[in-house]
Parts: sequence; structure tokens; C-alpha cells
Amino acid sequence: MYRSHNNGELRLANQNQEITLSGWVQKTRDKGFLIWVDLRDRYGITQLIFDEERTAKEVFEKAKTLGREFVIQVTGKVIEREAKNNNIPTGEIEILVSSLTILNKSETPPFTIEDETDGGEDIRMKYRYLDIRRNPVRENLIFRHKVSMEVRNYLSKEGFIDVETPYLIKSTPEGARDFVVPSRMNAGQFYALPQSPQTFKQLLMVGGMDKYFQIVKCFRDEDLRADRQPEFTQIDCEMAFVEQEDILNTFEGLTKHLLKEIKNIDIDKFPRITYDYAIKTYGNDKPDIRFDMKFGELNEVTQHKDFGVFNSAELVIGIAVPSGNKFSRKEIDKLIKWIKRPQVGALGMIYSRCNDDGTYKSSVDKFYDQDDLAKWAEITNAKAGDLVCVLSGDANKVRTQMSALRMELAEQLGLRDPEVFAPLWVVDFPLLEWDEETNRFHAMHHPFTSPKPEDIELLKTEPAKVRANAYDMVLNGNEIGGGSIRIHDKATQEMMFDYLGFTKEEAQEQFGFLMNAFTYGAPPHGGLAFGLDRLVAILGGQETIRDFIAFPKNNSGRDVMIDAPSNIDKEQLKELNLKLDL
RNA sequence: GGUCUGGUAGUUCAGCUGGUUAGAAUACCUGCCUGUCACGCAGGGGGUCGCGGGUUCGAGUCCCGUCCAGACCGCCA
Repeated sequence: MYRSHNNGELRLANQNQEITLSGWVQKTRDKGFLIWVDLRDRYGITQLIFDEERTAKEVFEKAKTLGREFVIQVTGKVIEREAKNNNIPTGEIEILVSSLTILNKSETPPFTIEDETDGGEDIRMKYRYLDIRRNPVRENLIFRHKVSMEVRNYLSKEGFIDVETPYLIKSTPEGARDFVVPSRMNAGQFYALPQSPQTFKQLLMVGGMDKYFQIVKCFRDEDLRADRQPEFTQIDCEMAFVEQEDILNTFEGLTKHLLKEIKNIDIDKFPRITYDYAIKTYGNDKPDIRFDMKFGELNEVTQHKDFGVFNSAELVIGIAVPSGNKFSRKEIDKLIKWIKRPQVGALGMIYSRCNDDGTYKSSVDKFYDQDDLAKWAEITNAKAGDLVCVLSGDANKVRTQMSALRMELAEQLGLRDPEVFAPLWVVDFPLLEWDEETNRFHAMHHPFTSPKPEDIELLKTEPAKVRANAYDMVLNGNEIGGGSIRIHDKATQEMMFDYLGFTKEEAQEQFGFLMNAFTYGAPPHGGLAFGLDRLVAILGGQETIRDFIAFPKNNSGRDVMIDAPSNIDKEQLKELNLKLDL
């Protein structure tokens, strides 16, 4: 028996018990006549004591040789401490050790295994198994476990069935780049790893599975970000015989359940806004609504005043920065410099201070009088003490830039409180998006998304204006889930592929299996998928999803611990009928 | 594909306009220490300043290239 108790459970009530503990040496404090050892496992820390007088000499000598992260087993008696430590649950007792076994020695670890480690990202990833011994990482993984268990509980209770779908599937040109796997038995042919189980879950609906879910790995071979990994986990769901409303309600229910169970937060009804409203009001389709700062369009009140910059602009937008008048000239200059960075790309920023006495002081007083500036304030909803920031130019660019500025200001003003949760639905996404590079439309969500029936006529005349039965769930400025009501008849699906520039043959070759299935009684269906990694990170109040993934990849897609990807030898290549051309 | 930031002791970092022997903290090792818990005290070891080239009397510092890491843009149906 390696242990009778774990290192987090012994209390004064266990006094005088003879117990056995195992774990890692967190730290030794050698006072010469006394040696204390903090013994750690995932449940906590228990202090061991070796005493010149009370401990056998050979045990005492062995204790002197212990180093950080040695794995040891001890047997001894639970005794009350002379000096107690109120900072830990086991702080009233210690173990007077009678026998000590070193189960395994350890090299000195490259960084300290402590909450505030001295190790940087790089070295912690290389020795991730040591990093996982640290409380913050361990707690994140346990937190993720809780979230995923609650998801399973809720969906199972709602009648959803967990079905596994294959990882070795067919590559298609739509969407993200596929990760590809050569087939040995089928020379020259490749599987692709799924970007999502999309077509399979639709086929499950045709198969009558009604309500399906799966917590499933998905793969996309695109460049990474702090919140994007090449392999990531989705909570993938699909339902048959449902309308958009049914799906929104079901998964609003799931999200409420998670917020309640995990964070003990009650949220009433999630706001629903349209895609168009989101773009016009927040400049992006995943607005953070924990704070206001809605866009005000100032074209009408800024034109024809001899200010060329605004007169020539397609769009002039202002936002009211709460209490922004406190910003010094220097701080505003810094902001202007920030939005001029190539990543944001604004050419400049105009501002108007809303003074406490009701007057205004702007950077363009030469062109605009107090009445004009009052209108700016009115439209942007600015109050005395606020600062109105104004950007202008090409409509799409200005919205993107203002959105970046809005988030930056909120960050600076501390309005992005990680313990506040503001979920919402964004609905009525466009069906199609024009792709400048390939000079054709592509599906904004995916090619299986159904157009709104009332917009179908527009497909022929103004395809960009066709709205889809597509929706995203947004939480604190992050898209945490998205889905759609799917096409479930062959004719419509064929038409969609046609609009997307597929020939009949291409559509048949790549998605024939799906359209065939539609001819055998496919029920109306739809669904959605949540990004589990991101959801867990946001619920956990953090930005980086890597902190919630046991073994993440770095931002060039490498696993620095196992050093993957790596070369394979000639024999392997030959077996796969592959030749490298580097 | 692009922009920006960084790479100096095991680790985290400092090192100014180029100028003696490259520092601090922490970790590690040794000794001391009668209740520690961020123990304390004394001492010690530890460096190809990412790599290659250039400018210079002289480069951690300036220039060019390159590799690695991170953030972002493009990309991510």
C-alpha cells in the first residue's frame, strides 16, 4: 500500500494515527536538528518532520538527502504542530516520520513548481508534465473536466446521444486547410482529418438520431493565435425537426446551466441582435457587451463644414468613452499612435472633450462650433466628463478600426472584467461572402447552411444580401459557438453548390454522399458547435486557451515537448508511396 | 505571406550615448542554525550574451542575414 491518506486530508482529528503518505517533495527546510519536508500531491501539502531526537538516525540521515521533486513514501504518526500554519488546511498537524522510502529521485527541475513559477512559457511547455504539477495548471485542467462533465450531464438529460464520428475522412476544398493523412493501403490517396464532423452529424439526422452531441477533436491547418490551436475541441450538436428558435433555446439553456453550475451566475434571457446591427453598432460580429460605447454615425452632422477629412469620408463614427475627459493630451496622443499602428491602420483620430460645465473642446474647433459638438455628444450618447473619439474613412475599415479602439479603451478603463459574463446571440448572418482572392462567393458559415426562405429570390439579383438561418453565441467579445439550420433537400443543396462555383461534377464527387442521403427522407435539421477550449478559458477568466489544454502546441503548430512534427524515415515514405520535394 | 516585440547564469531579468574582470534575484552546492512554513546567516560554483557575417582600436550594445519564441494582420467554410 503506497498511501493510507492523500496529502490534503489529515487534520487534528487524525492525531496519533499511524498513517502512510506518498507524494513529491515540494521543499525541505533543514534547521540542522530538525528537518521539515513539504509533501505534495494533487490534493494538497502535508508537512513531514524529522527530528534529531525523535527520529531514528538512519531515517534522519536519509531525510537530509531529499531534493525537490523526489517521490517518497513515508509512514509515521500524525501529531499536533508546535507552530501552526493557518494558510493551509493541513496546517495544524505534521507527520513524525518513522520510515522513509525514496520511490524515485529527481533531477533539479528547470523551473520552480510553485503557483508563481520562475519559468517562462517556453520552458514550461517543454516540460509540460512538470508544469501540470503546479496548482494553477492542475486547477485549470480540473476546471475543464467540470465544464465538460456538466455539458454531458445537461445534454444527456435533454435526450442527446453521444455518437463518435470518424477522424479519417475526405478532404474538401471548402473552408480551412485540411490536415492530411496518407493512406498506405490506397497508394497515392489521402484521408483528411475533420475540420468538424459537420456532414456526419447531418447524416446522423438522416439516420434518425434526432438529438446528437459529441465532445470531439477538430483539426484546421491554419496559422495560430493565442486563442487558436491546430487541434481543438468542439461541443458538437445537431437536432432534427427543429427551427432556429428551438436551437437557440436549447443551447441558451445549456449555457445558462454552465454559468449556474460553474460560476453560480444567473442570467435571464440572452439578448439577440442581428449581424447587421452588430456590425453597425460594434464594428464586428462578436461584440463585447459588458460595456456600452456603441458607435454613433456622425456623417450628417460633420459634412459641409470645410473639414476635408470628414467630407471625403464614406463613414464617420464616434464613440463616447466614459469618463474619458480625464485622459491627458499625452494619453490621447498615445491612443492615436496606437490606432495608427499597421495592425489597426487608422490614419488619425479626432476627439471632442465633454467638459463638466457642458462645453466642448475638440481637436477640430476650427471647423466645428459648440452646437456641432453637442450633436456629436448626443448621437454617441456622451455625457459630461466623457470623451468622444471619432474615426473616418472607408466604411468597412473604419468599423474595424473603431472596434479595435473600443476594445482597447475598454481594456484600459478596466471594463473587461473577467468575472462578468455577458452572453448574446448574433443572428441573421449573411449567407455568402465575396472573396476578393478567388473572385467568387463563398459560404460565410458553410455550404450546408440554409438561406432564409424570404431571401431566396435575392440569390439571383443580390447574393450578398441573402441572409442565412445562421447564428453565433457570443460571450464577452468571443465567438464561443455557431451554427445554422441546414439545407435538407437535394435541389436546394445543388443550387447552393452552383452559387458557390462548384460544377455539378465537383459537387457530386465531393458531397454526393450527402445529397444522395437527402433523397432518402432527410428530416429538417440544424445544430451548432461550441468551442470548448475557448469556452472553458473564458469561464475560467483567462485569455489564452493554452492554459486549459494539457498538451498544447506553440504558435507555429509545434509540440515542443515531444518535438512534433518531425521527419519520417525513407522506409516509411516508401511504404506510403511518397516522395518529398523540398 | 506580413508587422511588431524579445533571445544575456538552471530560471526570470537588468546591462544607458560601443570602453576594465558581464550583474541582480531566485534555483543549485557546502557549512552553521532548538519550531520552520517565501525559514535565517555565511560561503561557493555557474555565461560560446541564440547563431553567422560586417562596421570599429574595441561589440552583449551598432548594421546585415538567419534561427527560435511571443502578440497581432492576412488566414481560420
